[in-house]
Amino acid sequence: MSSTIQKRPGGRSTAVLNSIKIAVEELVAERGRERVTIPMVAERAGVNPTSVYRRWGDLQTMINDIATYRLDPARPIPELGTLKADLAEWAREIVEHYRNPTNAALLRGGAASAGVSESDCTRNRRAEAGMMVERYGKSSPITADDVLDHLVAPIIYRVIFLPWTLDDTTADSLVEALFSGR
Amino acid sequence: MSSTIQKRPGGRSTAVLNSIKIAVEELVAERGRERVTIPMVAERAGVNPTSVYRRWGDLQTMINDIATYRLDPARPIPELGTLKADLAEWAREIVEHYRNPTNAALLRGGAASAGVSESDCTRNRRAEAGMMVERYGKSSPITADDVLDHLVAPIIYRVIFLPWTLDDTTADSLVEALFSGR
DNA sequence: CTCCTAAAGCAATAATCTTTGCGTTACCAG
DNA sequence: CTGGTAACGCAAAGATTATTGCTTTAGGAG
Repeated sequence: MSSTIQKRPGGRSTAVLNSIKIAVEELVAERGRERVTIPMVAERAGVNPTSVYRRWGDLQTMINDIATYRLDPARPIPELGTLKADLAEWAREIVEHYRNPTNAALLRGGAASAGVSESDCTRNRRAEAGMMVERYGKSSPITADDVLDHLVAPIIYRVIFLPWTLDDTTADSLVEALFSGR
Repeated sequence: MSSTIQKRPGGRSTAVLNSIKIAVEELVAERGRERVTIPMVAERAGVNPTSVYRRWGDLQTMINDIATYRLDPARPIPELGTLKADLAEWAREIVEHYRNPTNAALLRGGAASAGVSESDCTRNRRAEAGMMVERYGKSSPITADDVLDHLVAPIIYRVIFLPWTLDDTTADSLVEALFSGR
């Protein structure tokens, strides 16, 4: 039930929506989710606060809604011929995505409101992992849960708590560990 | 610079501090950190909001300060004779700690404000992991980083995003995977 | 082009949160 | 026991955020 669905996707509404998105991303990256308010977002977006309140109701809802649209759920899953290559490519994309401070800040914000039910974000990752593992059937002993525990989890843990440890070898060495046994 | 340090640790101040702690923990567990306010905490604690403002200044500071005192940093590290046994025991303690919804909620809240510098919480875990690995020297190929990536990270990832997947086999099977190669 | 109305803006109001000055309580050093 | 003062409570004032009714703008069907 995303409020980004508009009955009039024409010029104005979309322009407003976009400037709000940009404002939220900037502010969350600059100050952290906790220190962002709706009037603040509205001012930076050059929009009336009322528009924000009417569309989303509260900050929580708005940020979650906007954060969802960052990592395109419809992007193509790698298909390079082996599970290892696919996972490596996929992991590199995730790392790249979250090395962007804005995306990392949005993830941290999302963590704060997680835990009640599975978020879109987590569900998508789990689905993608499952898809890749399935594709190569039983030719590998690796399960979707292994991918979550030993590839996704270490990346996300670092994004949230130790973002400066992420570099362009992170994804590869985690995949290496996954396939060679640590 | 924790504001829980008092110049008068006698009856009243401590009583106020304790009732505030309890109120914060309850409210964060009930509603999530985002939906807790200072007047709310003060009311539940039976304390004047002014006392909270004067002591901590803002919600952010207060919650972080209080959350720090939950997982005792001075608790003994397991010492069972083998690295595997020590890690298993240690991991079980962490899982147990975070299966408590209050502790999980505080962790999620902490995630929201993480990422700028290493938090006490993360630093302590890293230090403890290092200590155990060191103890058994080079008799094992496992490093402190391996422990963080493949034991701590999966646990914390689940605590934050998939808390219902935590059970009393989680710690053991992660340790098993760590030692047997996946 | 014209009309209908979704969506934005505006402004006044209400609710909530934060700050501040001042009096009161009660630790604790002497 | 007593005095000094840290820490709390109270209440009023100030600031910020949220709500609501009404007006204006502009997308898009016909």
